[in-house]
Amino acid sequence: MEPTEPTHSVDEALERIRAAGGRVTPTKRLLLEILSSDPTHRTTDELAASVQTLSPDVAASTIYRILEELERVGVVEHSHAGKGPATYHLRSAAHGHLVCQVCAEMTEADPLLFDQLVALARERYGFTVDPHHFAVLGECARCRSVEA
Amino acid sequence: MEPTEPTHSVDEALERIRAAGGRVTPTKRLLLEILSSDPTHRTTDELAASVQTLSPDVAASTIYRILEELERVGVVEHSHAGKGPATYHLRSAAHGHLVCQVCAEMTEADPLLFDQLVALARERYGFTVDPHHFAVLGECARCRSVEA
DNA sequence: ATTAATGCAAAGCTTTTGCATCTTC
DNA sequence: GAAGATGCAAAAGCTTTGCATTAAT
Repeated sequence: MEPTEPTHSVDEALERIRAAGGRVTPTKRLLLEILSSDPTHRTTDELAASVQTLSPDVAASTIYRILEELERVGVVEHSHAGKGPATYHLRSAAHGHLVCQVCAEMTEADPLLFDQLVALARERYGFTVDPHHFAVLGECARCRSVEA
Repeated sequence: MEPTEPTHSVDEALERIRAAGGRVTPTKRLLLEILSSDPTHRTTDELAASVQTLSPDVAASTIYRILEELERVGVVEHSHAGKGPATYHLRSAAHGHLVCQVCAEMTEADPLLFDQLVALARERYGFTVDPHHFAVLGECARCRSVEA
């Protein structure tokens, strides 16, 4: 993962691919459109299914290879939600995940939540928080109300 | 994973196993000793190797099963470091600490750092942060200066 | 005695890789 | 044309599971 700025559009992402010596293909563009259209974290299976809706003969290995490339140039990142396969999503500005320990739902948190933490960690401890590997565990609103 | 207090000793962990209806076995005790002796995140492979040093015929599947049980009763937790296998560690190790991803050093963090995060998570997302389960990953001052 | 725990082996799933072919530049 | 990208299939890696046996309560 590179310390680059977040991506703002499909074309910008494709430009990065070019800049890194990669080539632009229809499948790469399609996958990026899909990723851009929905900020959800999705597994390679789900992404492959979406791509195959429009382009049925795309192989799963191609999805893996493209995602790996996109991660390498800083366009997407992956995380592991508990068990099961990894999930991918576009990189946005520094952010963290709120992960519910009950239902495993993962919510993208507004970077604002972490501002103070990041600032204080640096000031007081000289510690540089990695904003992309940041999971806060707890309980989501839904599970909490069900349980109560 | 349960919203319980962190474990402070092997015996306490074994007590939890009993409380949850599980049985205490030599392998469980051994694995807990190993986990307690070193706060590092370790893969099941590494843990199995350690266990097998003292008890050669323990099966890998047993390690998995014990770790699953320990996670269920709140004694350990796992995380995924990029690619590759999951890593396990005692839950008490992730308790309001700043964890350096380079040297694995852990710094005790002033609870103040988390105040805003906890408050905003609740206000904006209805998300209740588990205060006993908190690890912030990043890079400590020392490693950062070495690298620069 | 009951019932959980274990070892072993096999299965399951996710991800990676080799290679021939096709595409982008 | 050269280098990268893709599809297919096979391999590899991590984790789970079935079942007979052993051990803890």
